[in-house]
Amino acid sequence: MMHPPTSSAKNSLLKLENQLCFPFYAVSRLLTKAYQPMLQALDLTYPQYLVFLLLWEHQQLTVKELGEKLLLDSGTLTPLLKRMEQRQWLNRRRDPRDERSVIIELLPAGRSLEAQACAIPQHMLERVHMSDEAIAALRLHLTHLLTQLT
Amino acid sequence: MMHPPTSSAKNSLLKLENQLCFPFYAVSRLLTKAYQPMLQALDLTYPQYLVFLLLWEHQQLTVKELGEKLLLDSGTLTPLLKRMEQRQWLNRRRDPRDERSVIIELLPAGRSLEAQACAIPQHMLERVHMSDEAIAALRLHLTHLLTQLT
DNA sequence: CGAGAATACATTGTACACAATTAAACATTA
DNA sequence: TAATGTTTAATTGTGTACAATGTATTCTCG
Repeated sequence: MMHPPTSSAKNSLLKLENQLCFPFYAVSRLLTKAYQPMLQALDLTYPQYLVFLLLWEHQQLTVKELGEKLLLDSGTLTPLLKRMEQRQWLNRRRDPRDERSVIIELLPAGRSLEAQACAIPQHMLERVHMSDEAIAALRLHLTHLLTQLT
Repeated sequence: MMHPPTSSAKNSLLKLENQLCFPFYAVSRLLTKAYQPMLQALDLTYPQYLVFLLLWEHQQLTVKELGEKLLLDSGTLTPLLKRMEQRQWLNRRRDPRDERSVIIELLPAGRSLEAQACAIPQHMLERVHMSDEAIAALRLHLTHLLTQLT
């Protein structure tokens, strides 16, 4: 007859090393730090880089669309986008067809960063020393978790 | 003859969906959010919960040791620990044998949270709907990445 | 021993994250 | 169409993260 783990310090489930969440938390921050030298050369933060990835591909998106893709809300995005607007990287304006929406449009200064950023993903892939198969497997796990958690 | 990817928008490596980093960033934040309801019942933030995991196991640690285990520096830990001290969850004092170090000691109010927290890991494991094998495989990948990135 | 290096923590300033609230525009439906 | 509800951003307040700097303590080695 099995018993549920006790609440004592012997409960190994309560040890940091046995948490599933902590490695994600740690790896996520370490990955961001690994980007740092490359992003600093462009004077970019990591979340700003993510916004650029979307704008380089789509040129124009609403705050809502950015939020859906990045899983961020306006509380995070509004000030972040304002800072990027100050740098002339993008443009913020209300959608005339629906004044509730704000359209974010890539400006030439933002577009010009793309050429300098295009080497970053390759650098990062080399940095982690993983086979294509391992990366593919990892991607599957992550996608599964994303769907489970959203 | 292969060419390196161009810097144009067609460079699929520059798309958000093909980044390895973004899923970690997203999963990490989603996991934290999944903890939220349970941690809120204890009036805890996620990093504070991580500190507790270590203190429940070790009772007493220096700021340096906490930082090494959580990969956080004093810039993050000092204010976080001060907030936890205000709640009487722990105690901060200089080590008499080395006045540079600060010893963090779990107090009874902090210890008493352990019993309420012990169900959290199990809840989270059920939440992600993954087999033990999948979790073990994922853990391996994460551990590999952690060592690569530290 | 004593000067300089190294260590451990605190502080400062910037930038996320995110819950909660507000406000304006739009949609719905009775 | 007018009241009600929904959607979209902005705002407010709190709490991390982290680079850069400051400061007191300890170590090291000539």
